[in-house]
Amino acid sequence: MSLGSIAEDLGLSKATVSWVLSGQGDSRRISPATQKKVRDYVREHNYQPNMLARSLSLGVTKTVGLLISSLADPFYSSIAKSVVEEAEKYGYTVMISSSESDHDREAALVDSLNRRRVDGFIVTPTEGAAWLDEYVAGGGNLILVDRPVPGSSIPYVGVDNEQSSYRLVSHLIGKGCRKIAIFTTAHNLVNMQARHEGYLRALKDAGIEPDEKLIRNVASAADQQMIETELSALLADVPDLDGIFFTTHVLVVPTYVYFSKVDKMDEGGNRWACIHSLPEFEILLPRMSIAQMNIARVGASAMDMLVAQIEQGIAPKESKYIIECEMKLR
Amino acid sequence: MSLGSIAEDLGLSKATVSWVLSGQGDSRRISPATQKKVRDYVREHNYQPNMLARSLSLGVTKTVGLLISSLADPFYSSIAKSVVEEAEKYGYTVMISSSESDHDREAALVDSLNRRRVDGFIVTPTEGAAWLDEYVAGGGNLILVDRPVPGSSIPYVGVDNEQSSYRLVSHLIGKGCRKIAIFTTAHNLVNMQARHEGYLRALKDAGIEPDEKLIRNVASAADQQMIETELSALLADVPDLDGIFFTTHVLVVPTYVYFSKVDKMDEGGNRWACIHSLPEFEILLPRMSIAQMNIARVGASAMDMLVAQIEQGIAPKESKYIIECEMKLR
DNA sequence: CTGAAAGCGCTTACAG
DNA sequence: CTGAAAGCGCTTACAG
Repeated sequence: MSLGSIAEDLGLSKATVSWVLSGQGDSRRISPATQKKVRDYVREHNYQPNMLARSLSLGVTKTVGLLISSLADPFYSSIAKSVVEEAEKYGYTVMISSSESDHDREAALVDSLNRRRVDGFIVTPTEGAAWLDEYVAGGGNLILVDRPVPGSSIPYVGVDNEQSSYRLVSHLIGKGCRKIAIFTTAHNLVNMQARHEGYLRALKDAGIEPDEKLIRNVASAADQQMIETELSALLADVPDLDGIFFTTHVLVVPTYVYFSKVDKMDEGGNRWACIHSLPEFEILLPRMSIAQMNIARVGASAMDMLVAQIEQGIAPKESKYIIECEMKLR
Repeated sequence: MSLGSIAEDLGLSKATVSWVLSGQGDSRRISPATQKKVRDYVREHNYQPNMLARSLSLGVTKTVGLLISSLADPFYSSIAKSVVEEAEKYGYTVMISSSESDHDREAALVDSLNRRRVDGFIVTPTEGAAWLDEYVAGGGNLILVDRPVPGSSIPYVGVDNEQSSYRLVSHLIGKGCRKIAIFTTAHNLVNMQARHEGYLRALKDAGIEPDEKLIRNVASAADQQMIETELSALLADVPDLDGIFFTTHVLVVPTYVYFSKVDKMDEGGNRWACIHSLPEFEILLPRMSIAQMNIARVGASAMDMLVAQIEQGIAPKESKYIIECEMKLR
């Protein structure tokens, strides 16, 4: 079924049907009777207009591409969820795809989405992807999420990594902790750097000398063996360790398991603090302090900014939009 | 940039350019020189053909809609991941959306995808969604995943729920367990029913009388309080409990926490068995037996079936395609 | 070996 | 109050 066939069945022109359906019936002064006829027909036959034709004609698809690093990772799929929800409010459809941290894949996905003429992109960048600056230079609409691209001025939405870390570590200090380890992974990522800086600033403000022995980095958060080795070295080097700041939630459960094993767990994680969390933490570690990222707001804000850019050509004044973490200090 | 502008720049007709780009240059006997000219131009200018126009003309979008129940749930997003990967092999793009278990939302998403003229759907159905049978009756291409719709003959891909449960429970029995509880949630879902049946069959084959006191169902897997109440009743009613079969991985961590608290944990989950698992189980419960769902194969098979249906009009002979779980009996 | 033309299903300036 | 016509960017039967 098409506009044409409807027009034919109803003895009208395609134009008339189109005006009615696009809500311009009144302003075009089409008779109420005709309008009703069209609307009834459409409802009865459950006509679904062909958006391909519509978009081709309009030059706009009301579609945005979302590129995340990983689909199976709840962190990214939660971002996707919030982006989709916000997009709906504006009548946009989101085409979700994941690069799985593969550059070639990412490039192919971008091309594919461009061929489908998306109106813009939201991207959690895979290291310094080259196409980003090019795309923006070519007039493309693009918002970065989670990670900024250092040195680029592409609009970006993220969380206050440095400040949240500062507050968590300060909170531990307030509890009397003096030998607080920082346990981190992927240490060279820009977000991890910011968290490390927050840790150092909190120590400094409390007049505590940073200690190299308390700084622990593992290459992979998935390698339990490697984590246990690192932790056992930590316990050996710092027998009077009295707190841990985790730069990411993924390191917590492995540490929990090891500390339980060697009988070093404190009461419910009372002297632990962590950026972000998982549902099970409330059960396993009810006393751990947490800076909970507001993923929903991050995604929604990114979408807001993108729509503003697409529809009003507004590049945000501030190219960085930082959303505060929700602090659960306990 | 468009076919037209390329043709103009090159002094050719749109037709010639189109033939070359669609790989029919040789069969149309277009001179190698002309073909090279076109290809060089396209490469140099990074021309991305407008798929909207192409699809409109061809009547086919090479696009499928994926409807999952929840985007933030790793189980469903893993299905999405595998569907996307398989789709790529066929040159299809997947439009992912999630109903968040909301019927109205689902209906709206289906309409939206239909307006974008997807060639077919893969769906993890939200209870008995009414549009499914209608859509198929109207000639639509549709594959169900994870859950069948009882009483319908729509093609479906899932796992061997009954058989896996049977094998897990039999394994516990083989270890000497006689008082094995089944701990379940959403008990009326068709998949949960199948798992319950597997449990009963294993008992029966071993000559063990089923005991109502061992059958435990909670309304919500997210409610720790409710779970602990149920478990404490279980321990009170069956003091000589010697095994647990979990119909789903989501109940395991809450149980772990409670059993640790009341000091009832056995060695690494040696007398526990569970359908599906999470990465942390290898750490928390290294001795628990697991029937691991092969989500990647489920997603890939669904996509295979859908493509066969779209491109060859083949409805699979068997409307149910069951993928075996990988058994980790230990 | 290549091109002119019709068609896919919409939208919208133009005309009456 | 309504319609005829051009255009969006492709594909492909038809023609030469």
